[in-house]
Amino acid sequence: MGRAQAINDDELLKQLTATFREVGYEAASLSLLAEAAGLKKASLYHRFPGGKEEMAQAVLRSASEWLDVHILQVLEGDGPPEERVTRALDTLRNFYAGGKQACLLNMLAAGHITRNAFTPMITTMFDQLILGFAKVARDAGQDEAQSRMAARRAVMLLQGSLVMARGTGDPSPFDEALEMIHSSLLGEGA
Amino acid sequence: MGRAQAINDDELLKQLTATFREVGYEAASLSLLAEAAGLKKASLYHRFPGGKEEMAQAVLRSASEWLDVHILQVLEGDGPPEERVTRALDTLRNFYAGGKQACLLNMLAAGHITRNAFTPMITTMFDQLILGFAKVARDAGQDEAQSRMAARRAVMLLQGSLVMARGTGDPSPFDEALEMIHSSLLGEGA
DNA sequence: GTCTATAGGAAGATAGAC
DNA sequence: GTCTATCTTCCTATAGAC
Repeated sequence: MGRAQAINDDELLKQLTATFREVGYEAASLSLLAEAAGLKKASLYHRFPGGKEEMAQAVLRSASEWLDVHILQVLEGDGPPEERVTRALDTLRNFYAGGKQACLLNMLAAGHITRNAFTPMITTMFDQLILGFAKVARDAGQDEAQSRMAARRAVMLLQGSLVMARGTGDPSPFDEALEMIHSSLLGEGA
Repeated sequence: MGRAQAINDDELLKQLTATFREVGYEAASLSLLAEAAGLKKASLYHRFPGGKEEMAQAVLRSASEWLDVHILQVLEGDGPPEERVTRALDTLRNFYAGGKQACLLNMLAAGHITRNAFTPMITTMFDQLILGFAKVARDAGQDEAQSRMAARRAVMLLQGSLVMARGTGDPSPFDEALEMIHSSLLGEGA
């Protein structure tokens, strides 16, 4: 083997993720990505021969794993539903920095390459999150139809509040959304 | 004066808007915009000396006028609240092609130039839409706090459902969102 | 007002030394 | 595995003819 890695895979993915989330797929130039990673462009190509698209795919895959471990397993666990919801939403609040950071799924769904390349994984992640929310809503006593609806509404509120937060520069819609999601999933007045 | 306009201002703005909505600000290259307009790049610069950013600003301004005429004036009109909501949501359904077309505000809020350039107008448009929704919710009998909350939730659902629709390629979340917004604004079970 | 032509630079991507 | 150097393509933007 040659020289040692200047940055390990986990840390590298973390920096690439941050860049994609900040500026979106198109604006994330290789120069920008390389700078974030502390590497030169050619080194990035060594790690990801497929270029930017492969980087985005890897970032998406790691985000999917994060979702599974930190959100889905919590939502579908076996504690009291209220506790599971609270824990998952707290994790999301932290992950999105209280509304100050955008969602990767939205930022990768813009552009021209997108329409075909990222749709399958994005779809899967949305579907899984909906299933997780629906599970905890059912466990909280809501019927099948109500749970399904509350879960889909929760994802809409999450994404919509992040769009508002980013568009206006005011993160407060995100906190409001988390409250609405909490009530909606637990069947309190919605 | 020289040669006649090959495309009038309204039609030109319409085509530029469509391109920005389809691919977002960064991916909307001058070549793509020129092709959509049926003009050469140099001709676009003649109409918009400030280049792409000025085009986006003009597109945003025209969208703001459209919002005022077709949505705000309907929401704040003086017919029965239920009728106003139905009319406004039908117009939105048509405008977003049932969830198949993205929202300009979201597509322009990505990228690197954005953060400073478009935020003021985007913020204004979100605020106005919220005020319009809140007005009709109040007229439907909800109190001030409920109306304000329902209005903000409506915008979140609108944006979030469009993000889901675009990310997954399935427009159905948008129709669900319109139904939720209808109920929420009129104070039916939410 | 639109066009052709082109400048000047940044983009994605590769070759090959170390 | 990382680097410097380079290639090609596409980008934004301008000059100037008609």
